[in-house]
Amino acid sequence: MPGRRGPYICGIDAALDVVSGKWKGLVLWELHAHGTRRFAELRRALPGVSEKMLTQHLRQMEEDGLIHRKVYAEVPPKVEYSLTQAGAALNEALRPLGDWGRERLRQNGLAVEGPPPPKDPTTA
Amino acid sequence: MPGRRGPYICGIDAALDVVSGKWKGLVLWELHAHGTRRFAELRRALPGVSEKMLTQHLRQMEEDGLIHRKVYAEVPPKVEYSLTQAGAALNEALRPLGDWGRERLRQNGLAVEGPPPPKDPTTA
DNA sequence: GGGGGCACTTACCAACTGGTGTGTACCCCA
DNA sequence: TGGGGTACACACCAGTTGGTAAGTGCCCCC
Repeated sequence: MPGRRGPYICGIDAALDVVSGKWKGLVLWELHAHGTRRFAELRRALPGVSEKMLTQHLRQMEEDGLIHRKVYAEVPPKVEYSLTQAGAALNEALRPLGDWGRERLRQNGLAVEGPPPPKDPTTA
Repeated sequence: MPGRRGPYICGIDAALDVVSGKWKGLVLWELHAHGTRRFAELRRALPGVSEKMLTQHLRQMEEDGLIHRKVYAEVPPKVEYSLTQAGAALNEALRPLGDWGRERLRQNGLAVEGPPPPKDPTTA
């Protein structure tokens, strides 16, 4: 997934380049809400994601320094994903955008799909 | 360009859906920085954009209620684009993201392309 | 021994994104 | 008369994104 990877004209498109992708925002959200998640947990949390896309996005986000991937050398494979500092900062930066998006959904009479997440730190 | 247009899982992906597109962030930035721009001004401001893509993005952003399109019934065609209230709010919401992106570029030793914009309200 | 889970990988394919190139209708300037 | 500008529309094409389906190796449970 080479995508653009620059050159960029301003910070906005540098940031957008990094979060663009059908599931990246959701992965960030999930990791932010729960702290640490395993692969299968993320898959279940993202309705409709294929395993291929999830690994692809996860790998790229790792490459971009947004998430940390910890592999346990156990017999049933176990991998834990968590946000790096940069990822957490990105999530903070994404918060106003999320607010805007929710306000927009509200005004258009559209509701978010599925049940609201049980834990939602900082009302992100 | 039907894209997703929902259903969305959280505000983040609703917002990202609206700003995703190679030039949308830049258009928002340009309009934010200058207030009102004509088609050809935008084209010149976005190095490398094709006319097709610009109209396409502009149309969709208008449909999404982000920008306002004012057509003057003059003989050499004249169209002016400006941000709507929603577009301006989106831009505000995008600011922290832009900060994050610039910080990221700085840390990676990458500089933004081209000369910095002459006027830059709110250091966006 | 069958079925399921874990965390992937690979191959193939359809859809969408974005680029190029052309045409339009009218104008101004030289 | 030629060239350039304005604001597009249209057709065609390549590349990227994302989906589907299958396979992998090892485990546990019944």
